[in-house]
Amino acid sequence: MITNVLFVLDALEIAAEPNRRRLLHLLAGSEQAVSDLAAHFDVSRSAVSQHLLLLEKAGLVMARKEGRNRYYRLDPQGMGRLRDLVSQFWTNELDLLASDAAVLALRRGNQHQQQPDH
Amino acid sequence: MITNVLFVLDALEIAAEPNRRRLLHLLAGSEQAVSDLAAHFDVSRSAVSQHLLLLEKAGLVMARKEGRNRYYRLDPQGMGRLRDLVSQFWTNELDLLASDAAVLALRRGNQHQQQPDH
DNA sequence: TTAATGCGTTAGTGATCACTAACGTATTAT
DNA sequence: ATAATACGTTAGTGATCACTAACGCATTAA
Repeated sequence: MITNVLFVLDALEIAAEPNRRRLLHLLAGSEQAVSDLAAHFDVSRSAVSQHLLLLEKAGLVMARKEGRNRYYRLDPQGMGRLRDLVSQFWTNELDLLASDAAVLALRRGNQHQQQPDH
Repeated sequence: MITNVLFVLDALEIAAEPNRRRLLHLLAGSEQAVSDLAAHFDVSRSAVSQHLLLLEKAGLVMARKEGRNRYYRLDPQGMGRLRDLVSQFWTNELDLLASDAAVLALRRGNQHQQQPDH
């Protein structure tokens, strides 16, 4: 029997969408039903539900059914994988380069190659 | 005169796509032309070019033209903004939850509510 | 100069996205 | 019981994505 998951989704790519980032944060506090979550957004309940379904497919959240509600919560396993992806991505190398932004903000002279202060 | 950028793209969302993550890493080392970069990928030069154009639109990379080459490099300013987005996203709260994955991996008994060890 | 080659971008595509509208189902009220 | 309400999902959409094929323009070779 073949399940629904054909290709494993990239957790970081899925999590990066702004609304879904916000959903993950909201769920970090406690499990919540779709409507509860939707109350924090401008978009419809339906849109939120679909974002949650995507997050579930990516293994980042799980759901528990109770009455007519579906309570979503974070999946620690998936969040662990996500953390690994994030830390693989944001290396020291990139961090160094990003720090240059502050430097550039100070000395407003621009358009010159990176030039080590000998 | 209206420029090309109508809506500011979300840098994190744009950066999260796997091929583009890889491009940013490759560019962390040194500036490189499109063809140089494309050599590291299975997809075509064209595909890589378009990823770069998107990254440029998101303010994460810049280009310098020389001869018939276009040398891309990271934009420190944009990378700084990206770093802020990443650190805003990956809060301690999420990190704690992700750490539970390790715990769950140890004690293999599953499917029980989070239950504080009294 | 003209032809050939190499570079990056645009044209064109099928697939997927993010969303609202419509729906099915479960609960509550009458 | 039946009607009304509340919840979440599926149907249907325009827009965007990721990609290959075709192209335009430099540069190099003849």
